[in-house]
Amino acid sequence: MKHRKLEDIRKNGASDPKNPLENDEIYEKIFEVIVDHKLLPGTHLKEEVLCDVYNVGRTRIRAVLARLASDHVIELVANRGAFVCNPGAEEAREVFRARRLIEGHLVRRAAESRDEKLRRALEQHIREEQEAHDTGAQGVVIKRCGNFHQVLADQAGSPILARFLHELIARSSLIVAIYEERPGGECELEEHRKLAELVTQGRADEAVTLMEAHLTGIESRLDLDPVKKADDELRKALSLSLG
Amino acid sequence: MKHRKLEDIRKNGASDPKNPLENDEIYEKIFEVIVDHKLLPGTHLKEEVLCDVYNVGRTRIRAVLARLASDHVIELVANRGAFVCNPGAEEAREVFRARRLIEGHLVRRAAESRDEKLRRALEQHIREEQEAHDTGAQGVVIKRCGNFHQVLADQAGSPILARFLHELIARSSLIVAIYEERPGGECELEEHRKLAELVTQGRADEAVTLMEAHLTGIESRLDLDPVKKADDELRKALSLSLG
DNA sequence: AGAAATAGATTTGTACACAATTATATTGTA
DNA sequence: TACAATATAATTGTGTACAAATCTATTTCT
Repeated sequence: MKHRKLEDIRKNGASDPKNPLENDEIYEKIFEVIVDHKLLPGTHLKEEVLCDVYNVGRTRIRAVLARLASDHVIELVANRGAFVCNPGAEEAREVFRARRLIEGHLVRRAAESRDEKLRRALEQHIREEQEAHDTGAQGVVIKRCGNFHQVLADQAGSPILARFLHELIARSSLIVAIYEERPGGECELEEHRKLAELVTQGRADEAVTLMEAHLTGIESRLDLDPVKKADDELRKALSLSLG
Repeated sequence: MKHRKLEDIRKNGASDPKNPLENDEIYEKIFEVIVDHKLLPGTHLKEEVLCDVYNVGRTRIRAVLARLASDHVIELVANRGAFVCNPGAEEAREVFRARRLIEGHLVRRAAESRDEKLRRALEQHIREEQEAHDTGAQGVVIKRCGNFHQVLADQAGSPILARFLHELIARSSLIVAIYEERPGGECELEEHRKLAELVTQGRADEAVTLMEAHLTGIESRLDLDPVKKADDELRKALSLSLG
């Protein structure tokens, strides 16, 4: 993953001066850039730079930043501005604990609903995930995998919890990008497929168990021990300066 | 409960022109007015009126309104402005379902932590609740009772879930104010006391069970059947026009 | 040299003006 | 009167100017 300067994000989302973007689109673009970890945690999101990139005034950028802050993907500091969040290990653990709780509940509801629309949505998603995997584009695979959980949640008939989860998934993406020790993208596809199967078959208890294990598995592939983490970074930095 | 016009809210929160309020204070004041159901659901919160009341420009009012919208106590409609939310029966049920899930989890964590600070916070709160009850001020009692859940949540060591719950509690207050069939303020104090006791004694399972029953009890005292609700309102309106 | 003070540049905070949109009142017509 | 079209008013949406705060570079003092 190559980090870029805020100015370079232009390449992603620069807008035609004649056709200014909607607030929602600006929000989505910045959201993606942050959640995909294209900016280092702590990066200062200067308002004027964002104004240039998206060809809008500061008023609208500020509204977008406020929304991103309510998602906890950026932090708003008084008189200093907006910064990409840098979630700590403890926070990371709580995010996954909260996800186990909420997704456990949602997956049970989904499994017990036996809804036809749900079945089709899951099948469609798994197909797309498989396609992305076959194509081999690493970035797309990760994005699709992250999406599975949201698709499932949106079909569980609990919009409030699904919205809470949306925030948690965004924060998870940041966390995984920061703390990932070894990539585990391969096995996720298989687990998602199995999860979808259990849900569509209405095997609620098994689905809940697998979901919790799945999330715990993702968490366990992270390097959340602060001491070890610091060591690893030092090691990496030194080997980099040698090469 | 006497509903007031938006203009009259001045009495609550009008500010000295010399000492303008902070954004947070404005947020808190409007939040309270809405959650305490001093404005009918659907009331249009006009920006200019709020500017007059709090002696600030529209920019700051808009930031506050955006925040209230993210709490789902007001709704922001494009080009039409901000309106007090009018949660439907289905939404009300989901709020309580989510609360059972999250508060069940939090109360277990609290009970298992056996923290001294937690014990003191709960004792302090119960004392205050009792005092409010003895004084007899109905409004204060309701406010204190609503606070119990937040105090407990804040002590459970899960700030993310505690924040989710904060939104749910706010929405619950609005819901209770709208749908309350018969006031159940009396028994709440006793249940809170028992809940605090179970938590401080570390009896987690019992605490979780009681919490879920407590929340279900509150929900069951609401009139969430849409047909029945409509009937009741008609009945009330007619009897009013007779007297 | 190192710390403290200062001046200038940068960046955020807020009010306000004007544009765009929506709501309300008026008029015209059958 | 009822309804449609139009004009007017009220309200929200957005850019921008200026104030306030923060950061950075330079100078000054010990």
